Amino acid sequence: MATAASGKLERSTTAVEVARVLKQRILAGHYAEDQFIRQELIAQELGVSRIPVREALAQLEAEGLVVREKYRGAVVPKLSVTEIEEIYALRLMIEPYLLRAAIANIQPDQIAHLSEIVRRSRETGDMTLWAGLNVEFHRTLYEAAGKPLAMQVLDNLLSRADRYLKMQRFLSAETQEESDAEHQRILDCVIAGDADAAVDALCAHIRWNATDVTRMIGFTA
Amino acid sequence: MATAASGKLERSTTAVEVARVLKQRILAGHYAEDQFIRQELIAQELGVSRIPVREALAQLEAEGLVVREKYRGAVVPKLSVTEIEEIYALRLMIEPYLLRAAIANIQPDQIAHLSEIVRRSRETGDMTLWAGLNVEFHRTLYEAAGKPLAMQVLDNLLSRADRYLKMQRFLSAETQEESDAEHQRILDCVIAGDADAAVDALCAHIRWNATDVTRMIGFTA
DNA sequence: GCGAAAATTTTTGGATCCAATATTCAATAT
DNA sequence: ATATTGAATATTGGATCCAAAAATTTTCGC
Repeated sequence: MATAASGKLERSTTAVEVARVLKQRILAGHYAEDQFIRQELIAQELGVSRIPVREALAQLEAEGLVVREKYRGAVVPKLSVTEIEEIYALRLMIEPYLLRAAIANIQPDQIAHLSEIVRRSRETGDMTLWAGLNVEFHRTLYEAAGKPLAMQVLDNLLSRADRYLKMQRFLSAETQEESDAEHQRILDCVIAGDADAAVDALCAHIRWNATDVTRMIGFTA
Repeated sequence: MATAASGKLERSTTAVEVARVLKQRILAGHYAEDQFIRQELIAQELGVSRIPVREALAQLEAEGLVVREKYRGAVVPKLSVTEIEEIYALRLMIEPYLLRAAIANIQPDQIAHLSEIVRRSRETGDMTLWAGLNVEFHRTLYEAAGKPLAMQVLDNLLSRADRYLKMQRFLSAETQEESDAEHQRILDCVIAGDADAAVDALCAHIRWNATDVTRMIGFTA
């Protein structure tokens, strides 16, 4: 029976919780690139000791979201053009792999779920909500693939990419519409079971995204 | 001036050191799949407190080398056929990417280094030394690519694969010869600057490796 | 004797305390 | 005035101690 509904019963140690919060903050651009993340400060803010904070930072370092130097502290690494190029190059390898596997395995209820996401995505005007639906679309789609390792690798890439995407938030609303349309296109191909066309649409989607971000980087960095 | 020669002066916090040792042990198959890695035991064995051990385990979990359950402990996750399939599928995407970039950037002295590695690899009879030269070959080759992120992702994949490879240690000596020959083939293509041929040779190398391992898994798991 | 409930033991997670190192700031010499 | 050196401060890393939860053993009832 366990905890009522289902899923996983009470997870998360405080260290994991701290890591979650820190990750959110980092991806939201809360910390400047040269700013040290002070353990004591975080500990006080969250009402815990420094131990779980340190463990959280260790995790985040393994994920590449911070860099720690001995006796100096943890900082968010600088954004770099090479990194973003690598992120998108890797996405262009991994996502087609996941998409093909997903198309081979996907179930009707999952397709319905995807349609629902796209519909809501189209309707909403809220940028953060839209962003959430955006990742949910990809996550739902790829989970049908049954490739947990590739999924984990991709998750890490998307986490890193998020730091760059946040700068993109200010971009046009047509960006949003265009993205929704591409999602719809991909979904249509999935429903039709046309893997090649789906991959084409997906890659176009990613590439378009990539040029958008790199253009943005070019302005600032 | 600092510490004599050069490079980085005394790195590594004890937590990192512990992580290194644990990683070695895990990859060497020191811990059974259902066996809990007890913090206190590790701490005593290495003469440190449990704190750095915990931090090390947190890092290793982020790398996917252990799984931790709240208040239960850390275990090495089970080997799975799906994981090994994913690993090799991902390697077949990432390594060609790195190889092409490496060929575009590689310098004469790096090529010389690679030749040296292959030569030594051919000569040695020691299996562990050979394994070391094996990874050094790939590492040296890909470092020329100047793609740190892809390199990091690949490193993680190779770490995971190592757990499967160790079972392969008992395989024939002709495995070793064949592998050396393939390295030589790849190196020849690199020298000739023929990226397509190099990638073909590399993929053949990886695929051959994959079938070898999956065959092995089939026997045991 | 066997099963269930309770107590003991073990082990992890977190907090507090101490040591090691880096940073900052003041004093001093040139 | 400026650079250099040394003391004071701040901050991280590690050790010891305590609490929470799981595993194990013991005890009690039948």
